[in-house]
Amino acid sequence: MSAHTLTKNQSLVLDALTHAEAPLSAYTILDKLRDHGFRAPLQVYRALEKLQEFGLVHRLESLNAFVACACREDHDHTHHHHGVTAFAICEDCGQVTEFHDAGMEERLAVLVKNQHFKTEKTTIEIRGHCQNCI
Amino acid sequence: MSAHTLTKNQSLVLDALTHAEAPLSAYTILDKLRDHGFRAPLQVYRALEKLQEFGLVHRLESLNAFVACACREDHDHTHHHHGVTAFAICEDCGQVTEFHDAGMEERLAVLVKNQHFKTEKTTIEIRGHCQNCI
DNA sequence: TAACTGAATGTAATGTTATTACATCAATTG
DNA sequence: CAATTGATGTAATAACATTACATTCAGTTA
Repeated sequence: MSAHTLTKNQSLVLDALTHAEAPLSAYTILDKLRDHGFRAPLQVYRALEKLQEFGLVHRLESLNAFVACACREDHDHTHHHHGVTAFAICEDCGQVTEFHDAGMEERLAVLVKNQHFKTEKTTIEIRGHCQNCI
Repeated sequence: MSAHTLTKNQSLVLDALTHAEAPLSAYTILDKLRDHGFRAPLQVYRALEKLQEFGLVHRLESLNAFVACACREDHDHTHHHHGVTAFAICEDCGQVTEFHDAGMEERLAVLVKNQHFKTEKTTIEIRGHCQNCI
């Protein structure tokens, strides 16, 4: 667990995501940050890349969008290395719930081991309707 | 389990995917089918949409690419309604292994139920290295 | 301090993936 | 036949992401 000093651009992007109520696309982030001097997509993508490395941001593959990692109420920029992260994505309100489950993780680990597969990254995304939108 | 009569375009797209060794992007499919009269992306996307409905094709969200469903050695165009499908994707050779596991499925079902979430579609994709490429 | 180094940044151009809009055609059915 | 429905064709555009190259900045070292 090492703390990171974020650059200006990284901080701006992380803030945008942290204050958002739903996942943001890279281009949406870009628009939000134009007033802060952002001009080009690459500024966003570069920041996002680092933030993902640090474990502070997740990419939602099924949405082409990004969210701030949920598990850091402390708001320091600690690099926490959690295992598999799963997401429940509400298709109505856009809300995303992040969750972790050791049992599921273990189950997946066994399955890939049986195939002699070496996991680098696992994506689990559940699309549907959240409690409020049912 | 109802059999589908595929249209010409749907058959062409499915064939392209079935004979491919790795996932294909929509535009790669388009290129492969130009000789068969395909001219525009929409011809591919429309066919893919139907084939996904029929359960004959899967979209890999983390690749923006498509694969033929593995579980139909019979090669009829039967609509099989399986539960959750997971994919192991080799980042070296591109090979994709499709698998199903009731235990994992059950585990996920419990987790979302605890959140009072109603699942529409579940994406599980494991990126890594396959047996041959380790 | 000056020169070097590596990381971060700025900018433009381009590549890749997906959708919208609109016209046409063919089969079915009331 | 008229109306409906589903599939198709085509063009244009939108949305997402990367490459290439020049520049700046902070920290280190000669």
